[in-house]
This record gives sequence, structure tokens and C-alpha cells, in this order.
Amino acid sequence: MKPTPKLQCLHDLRRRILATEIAPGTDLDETALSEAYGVSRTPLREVLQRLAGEGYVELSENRGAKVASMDLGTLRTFFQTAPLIYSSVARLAAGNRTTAQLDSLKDVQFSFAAAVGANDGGEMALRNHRFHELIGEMAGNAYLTPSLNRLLIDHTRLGQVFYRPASVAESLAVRRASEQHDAMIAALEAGESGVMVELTLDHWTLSRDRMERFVRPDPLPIDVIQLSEKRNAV
Amino acid sequence: MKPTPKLQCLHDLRRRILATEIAPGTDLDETALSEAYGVSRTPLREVLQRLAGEGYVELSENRGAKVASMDLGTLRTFFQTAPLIYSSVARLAAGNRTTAQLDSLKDVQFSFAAAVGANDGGEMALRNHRFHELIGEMAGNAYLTPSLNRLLIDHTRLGQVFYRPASVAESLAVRRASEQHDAMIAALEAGESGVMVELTLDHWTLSRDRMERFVRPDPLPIDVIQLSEKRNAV
DNA sequence: TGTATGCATCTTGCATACAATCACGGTGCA
DNA sequence: TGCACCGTGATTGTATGCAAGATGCATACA
Repeated sequence: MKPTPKLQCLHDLRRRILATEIAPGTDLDETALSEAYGVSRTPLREVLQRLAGEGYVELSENRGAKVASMDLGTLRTFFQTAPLIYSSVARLAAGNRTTAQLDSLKDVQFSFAAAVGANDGGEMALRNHRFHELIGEMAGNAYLTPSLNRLLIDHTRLGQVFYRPASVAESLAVRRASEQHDAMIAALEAGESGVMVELTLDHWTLSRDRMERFVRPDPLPIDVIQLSEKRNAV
Repeated sequence: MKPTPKLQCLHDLRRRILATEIAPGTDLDETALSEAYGVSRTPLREVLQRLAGEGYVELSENRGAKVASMDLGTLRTFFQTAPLIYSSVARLAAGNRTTAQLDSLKDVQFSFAAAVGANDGGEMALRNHRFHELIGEMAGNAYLTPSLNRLLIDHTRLGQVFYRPASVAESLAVRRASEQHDAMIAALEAGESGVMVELTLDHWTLSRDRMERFVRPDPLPIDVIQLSEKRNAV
């Protein structure tokens, strides 16, 4: 392998977008980026074109690139579509996976578990991303893969919030997710597509519930709200 | 609108690939194409990158672009995946379509019917492509769209063979497809997602049967085969 | 005769320079 | 005061020249 600056730039941008280190909707300046990564604008533009093809960024004529936004409509669509694609991919993966892919998956899961142990939220999210990306590769379905990968981009970005577990309950959820990963590996190894689909749906439900819990948290105690209102009321 | 040579090139390449005017697997020469379309290599390369993102072509490092191939595995996956995506998109389209989109769809269907009347196979295939692409836009689901569009690329390329109806039976099938389009428009207009899904699956079945019939045609009469074998046997 | 190696040629990848387009601020006029 | 127009700076889009890598052929050797 050779770490050409162009590929390095590609991977780093992907990582930074997934980590929401660059926020959704952010405008990307070609000149600035090309200087930062030490490549000229030509290859950088090609990187952006590629990222646009993968759904990481959006290009508009004469107005440059911006990180793919996540508005309300997108979110709604996300929750609507994810179970369908995830479960379809899961079924296929159980039938088509190669042992080499299975080994890669185990490696990634090892890293994920390590990140969980180290309580490194960002790393967890990225390893989790790679884990599910690999399952997509196992499915070997060129038509579903682009959908899956787009879902995963937004899933990972949403998940960034949740892989920084504040409460004990959320820490437990992460550990449970990791256990589900292990179970998935077993199901994939055994080629049990039914089990794999079940696990995938459970995994989805776990993740979804945590996301919903973030969007609609427990309301503050009433008296606290009143207090804060008094303070803010000049 | 401005017909910049770059966009013209993009659209023309898409068209030629869909029409299998450029066969699957064909290598594309940057220099030759850039001269043909009157743009320099830089924007042409960006066009290729974009086409790669859409699934029309495949890029490989230092080896240029080639038109997306359609091997046996691809075909198998295609038949496996199409009903799922098509019906999902159909359901969503019935719920989300705007009247403006509906008008566009009617226009396209008008052109399609005209092509059928004129017995222009290539035009039929392209209009049919646009018809289903529009239904994808109606669905308004950024996650499913890339899958749908990839399916449509291969569907149209496969269909090129069938939109040149040789027999009377095939001519009838094309007419029937056109009627199904009309019925779909009605279902979309009424927002009847159930009906829309039904129609879509029927439409798929019709198309699939014709494709299968092409892949596995009626065998030649035995004596003819024997004859041709004798000829080929040095 | 089959295979390996080195060179010539062609193709792609990258950087720089230039052209076109857009955003913004200022100015003039109603 | 509000709006329209126009210039200027910044940013993107395009072209060209050169560098690096790959392909194919000829030659030499086993």
C-alpha cells in the first residue's frame, strides 16, 4: 500500500465528516483544503467529486462543495428506510460472506470492543461504521450497497452523540450493542440468515431507541424550568 | 438553461451507455473523449468521476474508466433486488408525489407512447428509463434513490434488446407496458399506494418475463443444431 | 519454443496559469 | 430611506504542460 496524499485526503475527509468534526452543511473551500492536504486543486476536486458520489458531500455548480446536510426530512426518511435496507443486507450477507471477510469483521469487532473498553466514543462510532460497512460488502449486492452506505453515513453522524455515553444506562446499551455484534458474527459464520436478520432488527431497535431518547429526552423538572425562565427574563 | 459542453458530454455519455451504444465493459479513453466533446481533459475527468458515482462507469487507478460491466453475478443480483426496491419506491411515490412531478411524468409517458407508436426501440427504452427515474424522484427518499438508479441503468441496458420487438407477441407486451404506465399515473395521482405497488410488481413481472425469454429462448429445432455443428466441425 | 527483461510508446495523474462566475459592498437615484 | 445597479475581490471552472505509471513489443536467453 502507498499512502498517496490524495487517498489520505479522501480517507481523512470521510473520517472527519463521519465524526461530525466537520458539521453537516459546512461549506468546503477547495483552495484551503488543497493547501491543508498538500495536493493541488485538481486532485482535490476529484476527491470531492468522489465524496459527492458516495453521499458525503453535495456539489453545486459554481458554488463548491458542502458537507451533506441532515435536515428534518432526511431524518424522517432515514428512520423510514433503515430497517428495510439493513435487514435485506443482513440476509444476503449471511448467505454470501467469505471467510476472508469474516476475518476482517472479527478484526474490526475486536477494535470496536477495545474502543468500548477505553470509553473512546469517536473511535467506537467509526469502528461501528466499518463493521456495518463490511456486512454490506459481504452482501455482495452492488445495488443495495450505495443505499446502505448512505444510511450508514447518517447513522454514524447521528450516533456520534450517543457513543459519548453520559449515563450508566447508555453505557450498558453500548455494551449490549457490542454483544449483538458478536452474535452477528456467529450468525454470519453459521450462515443463519434468519438469525442474522433478527439480530439486525434488534440492533436497529436498540440504536433507534437511543436516538429517539436523545431527540426527545426526559423533560426537566417543572420547577427548574420556571427557575431558568426567571433568570433569562432580563 | 445553458448547454455547456461539459453537461452535454455528461448527458450524452449517459445516453450512449444506456442505449448500449457503448457496450458494457468498454474502455473509455480520456483523450479521445475530450477531443470528441470539445472539452479539455480536466472537466472530462470530472464527468467520468460523476458517472462513476452514479454507477455508469467504473474507475481504476492509473487504468482509466470503463463502462460498468454486466456479468452473471450482476444479473443475478439484479433480478434479486429489483422487486424490493421498485415496490418500496412505488409505495413512497404514491404518498409524496407533487403535482409538478406528476405533470412531468405525464409528459414523459406521452413521449413514450409516441415512441411506441413510431416503433422506435431506442427511444422507448430511454423514455421508459426517464419514466421510472421520475417515480424515484417522487419517492423523495435520498437513501433509496441511488439503488433505484443503479437498477434502472442495468434494466434499461438489458431492455435495449427487448424494445426492438421482433415478434407480434413482444409488440403486444410493449403496448401492455404502456398501459401499465397510464395506470400508474392514475394511481399516483389518486395517492393509492397499494394499487401503485400492485401495478409496479405486474410491470416488473412483464419485463422480467420478457428478459428471461431472451436469455432462455425457445431452442432451435434439433436438426438445425446438428447441421450447424457439422459446419463448425472443421 | 517458451519465457524473462528492457525499452519505447501511450495513457493517466498532477500542478500551475488563466478565464469565468458569483458574492458583496458601495454608490447613485428615486 | 429604500432599491437598483455596477465594480471589485474571492472562488470556482478550464486548459495546458509535464511527470509518473502502465502496456506492448522486441530481443535475448534458457
